[in-house]
Amino acid sequence: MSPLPSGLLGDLDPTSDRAVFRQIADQLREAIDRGRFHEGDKLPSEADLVEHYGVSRMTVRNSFSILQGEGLVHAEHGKGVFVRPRPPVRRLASDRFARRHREQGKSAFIVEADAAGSHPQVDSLEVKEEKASPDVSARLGSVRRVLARRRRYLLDGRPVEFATSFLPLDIARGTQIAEPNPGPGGIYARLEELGHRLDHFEEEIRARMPSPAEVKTLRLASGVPVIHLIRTAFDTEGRAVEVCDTVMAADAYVLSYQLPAT
Amino acid sequence: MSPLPSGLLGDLDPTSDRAVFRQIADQLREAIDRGRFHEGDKLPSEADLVEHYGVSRMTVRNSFSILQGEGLVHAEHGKGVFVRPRPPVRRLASDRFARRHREQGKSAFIVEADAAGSHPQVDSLEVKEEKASPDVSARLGSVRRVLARRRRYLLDGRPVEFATSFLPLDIARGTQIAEPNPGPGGIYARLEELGHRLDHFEEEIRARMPSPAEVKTLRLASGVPVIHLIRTAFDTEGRAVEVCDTVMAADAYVLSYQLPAT
DNA sequence: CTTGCCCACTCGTCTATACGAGTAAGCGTG
DNA sequence: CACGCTTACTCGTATAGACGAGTGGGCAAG
Repeated sequence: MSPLPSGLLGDLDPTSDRAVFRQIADQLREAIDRGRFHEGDKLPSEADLVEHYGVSRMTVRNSFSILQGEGLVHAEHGKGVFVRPRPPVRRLASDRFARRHREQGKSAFIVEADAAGSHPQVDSLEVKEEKASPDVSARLGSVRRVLARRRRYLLDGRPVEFATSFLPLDIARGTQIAEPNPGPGGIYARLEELGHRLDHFEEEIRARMPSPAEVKTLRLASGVPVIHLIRTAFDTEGRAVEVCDTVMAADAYVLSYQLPAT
Repeated sequence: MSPLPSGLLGDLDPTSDRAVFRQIADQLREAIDRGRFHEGDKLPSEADLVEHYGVSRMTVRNSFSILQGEGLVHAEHGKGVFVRPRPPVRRLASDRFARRHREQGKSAFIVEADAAGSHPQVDSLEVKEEKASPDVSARLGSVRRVLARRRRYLLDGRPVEFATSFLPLDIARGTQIAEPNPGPGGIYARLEELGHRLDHFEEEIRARMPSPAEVKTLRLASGVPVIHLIRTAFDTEGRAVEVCDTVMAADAYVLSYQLPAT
């Protein structure tokens, strides 16, 4: 156990009102912000800090748990505590559903990720008919049962997004939309072929901490929120033809929109 | 110390791999989800749970800290641990900058909040010239110095949003935009009067955990992320005339956008 | 009745200790 | 050389105890 390089971290202020574990967290946070530790770097171990500050181990662990809650660091059992690297982000532009992007055979996700040089994957595809939740039913205009298409998206092996599309049965049943592979251009291309010419989309965006199930599905580190996006697609007759419920790892996404000044 | 109503919470499973404090957190979370505790309700005290489960106090506190991290509950010193109430949310529609909303004398925030029956406030207004950050400079097209307008928005006394507008000095200096009160219709109305007819806006949206400074400014409970929105306003000549950097309490907002299907 | 104190209950902070379990490197054996 | 064991270091879980500080109700003194 080598001693900490002096000057890396300061001393405690016993006269301060601020709790000891907060002071330690402050010093570590500042050291990270100042670049004394870089992304992926290992922080001093709990034992190092116990010795450096002369406090008990639980106090040091409390400090780490603050930084974890802020999403700044993450602990790896048996290895240490590390500065959390910022993963590459996926930019979602507001023209991502433009008709011109629907020409190729592959899904938008695959095409875009390939272009960005990452390795895309789609898994846990599930297509089934089910009862519409009250929210989905309200958005689709009081339908009772829907076709649900669930899938998870991964970039370079890391899950980044979990999405479910809901479609009214009278539109989707028996069509290629109800097949695991909806064909070139995805379900939006199929909807248009079925006569539902798309007019516009509505997107609702929230951010919140993930549920335990979402932590598992997206393998989220602690201190990483999710972006919850609910998109409704409307055809030219004003009918809602699809609701897509998407939960994204917030550290992997930047959403981008263009608004007219009207 | 009255005993816990039996049946409210279950027992521990000693054979489970799941850590005891996680099992306790699971049971509390489930009880909340099932509506056994409602928004604002007080959960059993630490002492109650220590007795009920026969574990030490730190174990119970660990359970609470999980739920706090999930934004489900919050602790009040001397009172207890409570189910966190969901505050009313503010909906931001994508037409919120339409010219027709710029007619009245009051700011969009005030008008909208009044209509919703809440009490709006704007404070910590600061207007000053300063050096542009690299990011702002890049967005505004390599300007060195900018006019910065900072303000905080509150609803019914609760801070919900902190925003800073940056404008190139050659546009804003010496105009009413540089005054604390920019006049009816806000700075967008002034920009148009100055000949910068607005064409469109670009918005970038991220979600992340707040910095300690943001926790303080927005009085955020633990387990509440922030939505970070960066908007750039472009005039009809394609010039970026304003960058607005906004940090919102994520539990107080739903963003809503309309996209054309193109 | 009012005021002020005390006390019980609550969460916040901190110490000290113990054992478990994942990781990685070194070392010895086959 | 390859394999498996040991060992040291890491974080994870849990216990038991102590004192501090905010809150609110009850009780006693004025």
